[in-house]
Amino acid sequence: MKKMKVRGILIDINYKEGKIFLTIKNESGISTFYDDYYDYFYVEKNDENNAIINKLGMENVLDEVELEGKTFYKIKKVNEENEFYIKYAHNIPAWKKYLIENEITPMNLLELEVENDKILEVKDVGSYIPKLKVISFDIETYAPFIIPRVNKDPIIFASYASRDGEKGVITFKRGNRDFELLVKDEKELIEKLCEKLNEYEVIVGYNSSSFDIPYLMKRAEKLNGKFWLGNEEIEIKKLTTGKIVRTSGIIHFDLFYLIRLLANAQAIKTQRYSLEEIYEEIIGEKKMDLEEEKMCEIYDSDEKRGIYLDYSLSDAIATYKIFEKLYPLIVEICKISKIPLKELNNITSSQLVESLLFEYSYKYKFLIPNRPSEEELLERSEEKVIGAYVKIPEPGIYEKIAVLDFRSLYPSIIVAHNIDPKTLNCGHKECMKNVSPSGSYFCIKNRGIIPITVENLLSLRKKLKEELKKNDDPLIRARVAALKIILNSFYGMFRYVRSRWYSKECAESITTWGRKYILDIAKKAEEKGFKVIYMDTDSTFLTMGNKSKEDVIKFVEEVNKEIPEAMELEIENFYKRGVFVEKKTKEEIGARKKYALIDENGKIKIRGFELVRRDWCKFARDTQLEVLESILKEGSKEKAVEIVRNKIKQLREGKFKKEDLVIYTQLRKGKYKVTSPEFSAYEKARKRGIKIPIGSIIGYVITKNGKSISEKAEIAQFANDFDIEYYINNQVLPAVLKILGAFGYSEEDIKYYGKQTSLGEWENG
DNA sequence: CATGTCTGCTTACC
DNA sequence: ACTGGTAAGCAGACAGA
Repeated sequence: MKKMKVRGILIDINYKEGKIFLTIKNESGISTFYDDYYDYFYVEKNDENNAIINKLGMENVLDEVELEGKTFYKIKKVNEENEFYIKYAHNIPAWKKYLIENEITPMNLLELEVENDKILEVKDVGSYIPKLKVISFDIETYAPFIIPRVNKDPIIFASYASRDGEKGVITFKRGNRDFELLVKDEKELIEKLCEKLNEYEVIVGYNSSSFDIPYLMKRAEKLNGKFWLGNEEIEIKKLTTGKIVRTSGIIHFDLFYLIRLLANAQAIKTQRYSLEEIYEEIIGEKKMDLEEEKMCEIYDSDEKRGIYLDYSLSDAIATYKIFEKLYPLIVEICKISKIPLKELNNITSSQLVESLLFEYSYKYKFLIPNRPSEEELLERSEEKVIGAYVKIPEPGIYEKIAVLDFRSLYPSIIVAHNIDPKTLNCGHKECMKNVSPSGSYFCIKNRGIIPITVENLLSLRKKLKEELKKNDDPLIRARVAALKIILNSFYGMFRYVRSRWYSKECAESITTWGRKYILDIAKKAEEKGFKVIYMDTDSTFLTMGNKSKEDVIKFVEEVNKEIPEAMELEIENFYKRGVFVEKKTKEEIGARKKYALIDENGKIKIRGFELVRRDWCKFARDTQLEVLESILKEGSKEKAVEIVRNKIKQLREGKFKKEDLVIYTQLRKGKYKVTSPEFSAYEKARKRGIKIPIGSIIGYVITKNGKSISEKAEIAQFANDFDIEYYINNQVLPAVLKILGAFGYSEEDIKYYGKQTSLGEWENG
């Protein structure tokens, strides 16, 4: 038995019956060491609990701790059954406690002192970007009905790609590509893929938890073959939002979930989460695409099969490239919130925040509140909190606009006013002046754990942002991005009904203070002679008239002197022109959350318009974009009208691609009170024997077949004709009418245009 | 049986 | 396992005539 030191990156951590397992990676590969560690919970030291402990035996008491002025016993968790009425920290994963108590961080470099496999000492020696052996993979199926049927449609290709240049497509039908790996049949294909994947430390897929891995497993089972990853059974957990695949001995990472988190946090914006769109958004180039309907046909053709192989490989490569680009961000998320890589497979922003608050609570000796009971959940779900202020804009076109923004408004309010369930209405007389417009006041003597945490993160982010100005380092950029995502989720902790830190009063105080601060800006700006045209939550749009940029800068500086230290008003940008439109439903009332701006460099920013929505067809969205661009850039209404005229002509002449007419809508439920086009299209597909999972995004088009729009709706793949009138009157025209209207163009005229068009009269004139 | 209004539903903004 | 409030707007359902 010799003691030795081991250094390596902590890539995984697990707990099982009194033991913690740390998975470490270094030059000699991956190894796992264990530490004796008992999961525990806290109970308050009082007579009732003393009696229970006496019965249980003192050996179950691991420690005594002081938290928030009370004494707690730390009780060894042997099983879930015990008599304690109130327990704390009992449903926090043991591995998380271990990480926090030993001050070690996933993805950091650790120094272990071990004896055999047993850990004697563990030390975190700092930040490190681990280079892991990563391979991406993807499968293709032969699915004549587009949506694969697992008991019928075979897997025809399995592709993979890795950093070391390893790439290939496993197939049992030749495609004459040098990267193809020929096997005998599907069963061998699956096994070959396993061999390949298991050579690596991390396997990355895109939607692989919900599709590729379950499909591979079921096909393997059907063919009496084997699909294996790592060293234990693959565990599939079904959630409402998709499936989670858990492996051990090898890390499976599904990029899809991270993408969803980033999309929720507004870090990426795409219409759909398809690999193609995500690749374009993140990598900035187009990815090879194949028409779904022709895939079987291409596969069946000996000459064309190679193209399908190219496509299959391009999927694996795209997945790999996205992973590599996001890798610094992934690592930072793991580090900041102390979550091992595999846990990101099922992550939400509230979990990131919770994880951070666990750590800070431990550090600052705060008791971690428990999760709510079912009753509390019910009570909480009844409570409503009034949110942010949104100003109704005057429709029209504006010149010289300045947009001001509060930097991290809600987090900075939390810090400025020390908002926390534990500081709420503290009883101190001198704290009563720190009162919110909703009537709650917050302690000014003792800091709450949430303000402490938020303040730390805010100042860290500020520091990193300054560093970033000097040195544009991707790692720092990733940290800034990760911190932004986390900071924006803190406010949600107060009103998320399942939150441990739920507080209606805190949430209410934040939003009422937020409204007060933003309305104060409006008042001050008007006093200074600016005109406030629009506001939403933390942003203010001013028209400058004959005022200069310096005047705006001066105004912002003055404001910043008056508001609390932690808060800051910033200039988001100056715009030379902007468009606000009427609501479609009510004449002359401006629509909120809908605007288009062009800055001094010609860069366009568009929010809320149909063109950013996936439930409008691309044809109408493109038309709207062109119209907005021409108005913002050239200010020419004649040209804008000409664009619409031409687009309608194109529709009539059949000059469009089918995919430009597809409308995407998510089917969120299996049962509806009303028939919608997407549900009707889904039903028709189901009658054809196509299974579309609930939660899918349905792509449908409107055909000539039927009376109502729902009757005419058909899943894109099965549609052969298109109701052009629908696309003119319900898509293209509604998307541009209000914009041209804002430009002073008479709406009747344009509508008349539309009608004339529908009679087919003005192609000639 | 047209017409206006309400309802159910999805998506976007912050 | 889901930050949630503010808002727009479509298509279908319904109502009073």
